[in-house]
Amino acid sequence: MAEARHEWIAEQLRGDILRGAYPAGVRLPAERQLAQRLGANRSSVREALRTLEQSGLVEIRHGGGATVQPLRQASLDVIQHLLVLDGVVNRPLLEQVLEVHEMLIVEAARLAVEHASGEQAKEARALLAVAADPATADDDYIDAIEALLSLIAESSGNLVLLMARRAVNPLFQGSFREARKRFRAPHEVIAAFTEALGVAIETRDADLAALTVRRFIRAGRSRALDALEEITRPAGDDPR
Amino acid sequence: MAEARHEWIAEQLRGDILRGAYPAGVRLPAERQLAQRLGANRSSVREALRTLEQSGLVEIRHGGGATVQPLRQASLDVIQHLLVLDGVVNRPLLEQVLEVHEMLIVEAARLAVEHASGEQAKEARALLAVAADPATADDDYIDAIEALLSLIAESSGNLVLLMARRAVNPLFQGSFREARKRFRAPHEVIAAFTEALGVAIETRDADLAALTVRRFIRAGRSRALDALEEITRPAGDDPR
DNA sequence: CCGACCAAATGGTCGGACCAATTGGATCGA
DNA sequence: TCGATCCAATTGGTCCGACCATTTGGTCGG
Repeated sequence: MAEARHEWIAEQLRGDILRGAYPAGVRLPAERQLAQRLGANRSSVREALRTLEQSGLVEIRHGGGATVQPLRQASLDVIQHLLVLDGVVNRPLLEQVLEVHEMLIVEAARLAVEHASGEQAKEARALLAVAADPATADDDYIDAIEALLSLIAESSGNLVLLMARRAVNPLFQGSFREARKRFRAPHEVIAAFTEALGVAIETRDADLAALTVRRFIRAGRSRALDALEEITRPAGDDPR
Repeated sequence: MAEARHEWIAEQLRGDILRGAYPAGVRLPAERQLAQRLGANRSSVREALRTLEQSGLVEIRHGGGATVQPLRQASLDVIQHLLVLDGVVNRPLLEQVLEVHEMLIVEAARLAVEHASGEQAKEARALLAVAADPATADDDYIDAIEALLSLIAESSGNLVLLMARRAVNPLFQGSFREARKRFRAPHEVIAAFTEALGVAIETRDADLAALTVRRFIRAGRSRALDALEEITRPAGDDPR
């Protein structure tokens, strides 16, 4: 077991909560009881609870217990755990995540073309060139697109937007790497995208940038979702 | 001191980090050392560090120390601490927060008019009526607007959006309540807003809803910022 | 110069003790 | 009967000291 005791405990409890074993409003068992039940020391349990508290899943009151909080007021970082529960992907939730990600990255693009430095514009053009090249390997293509989106968020000059995107972007958080390998759009789509975005950067046309990014992101979404569906199918397809 | 030891410690360390005393990349002092320096037990320090780790401010490695992480990859909940550091409001950051909040609530409005239930539409109309009434007290007006925005986020049917808004909305998190008391827009503006939004809900016109909310939010932003500026002026103005 | 090795530093866990706030039932009075 | 008061059990908060596990950095031998 590479993970620490307190991490494991936090995972167990988080899983129980997200799975519905402890609905919002109920009190978790006492620390001493949890410690005994999980075969760990109370200190470890406490550290785990501190983690859950910080992510907004529970509220701990001195003397009272640890009360499970409604999911809506939890921290965004719990969605990555909620996204893949018991090994199955929560597709509706994933769609919501992608929806939010789209609005953030689209607005980021708008801000980016207005605020981007020459350096950033140059880097963007380089990434666009890589993405547009049909000779680029799939993995490199994905990396280029990902880097481009990160660059856009970065260039927006809005730290909050950057942090929000990070919190909401499931692609960074593993387990979706496989699905992304089938992300690649047809040449025409990519060409149209890179061309238009290049123009938008050149002319600092915020609306064009936003529209272009929105189209591209949206087009890739269904493809990504379908790919994910395929991959997460419970065994049988992939011979290994 | 109403707050627990570990909370106080977390505050101190968080403050030190955000203040730049421990730049990204450097190692925090050892737990034992922090404990001695802060006059606390190591267990309390560890709980505090666990909190900071969960919020992405530090990375803790067994055997290695606790390393400060770059701010960009911290959790969104740190912005509320970054927003008011040493009692002064970070205005550029606040503007970024409001910018992100705007994009979220505007898109939420778009989704809301499409997905809202009859119940939710009815509640929205009731809140609009309260907001539109010139006889409504300032406090009640603010509450109505706030409730309306929450309702919009809720009605979007997107949990991620709801959580993101919560994380990004500084208005919920105290210390801005004062500024909000001077939020109220002129009657004409409010009337135009409530009227248009009512129509948008009635006709389920997503574009109109988005446009209307955007205008209203944006109009209120500068007013709120100015009010905040006044209030946070270091003493002298407000006789008490 | 490089790799193996070792000792110090540092985080992780444990057990137990005691303090502090909350809770819920028992008790008492109106 | 209803309400407030009080008290004991429950439960979280802090502390102490010990030991384990991992990393780090320097030392030694080749």
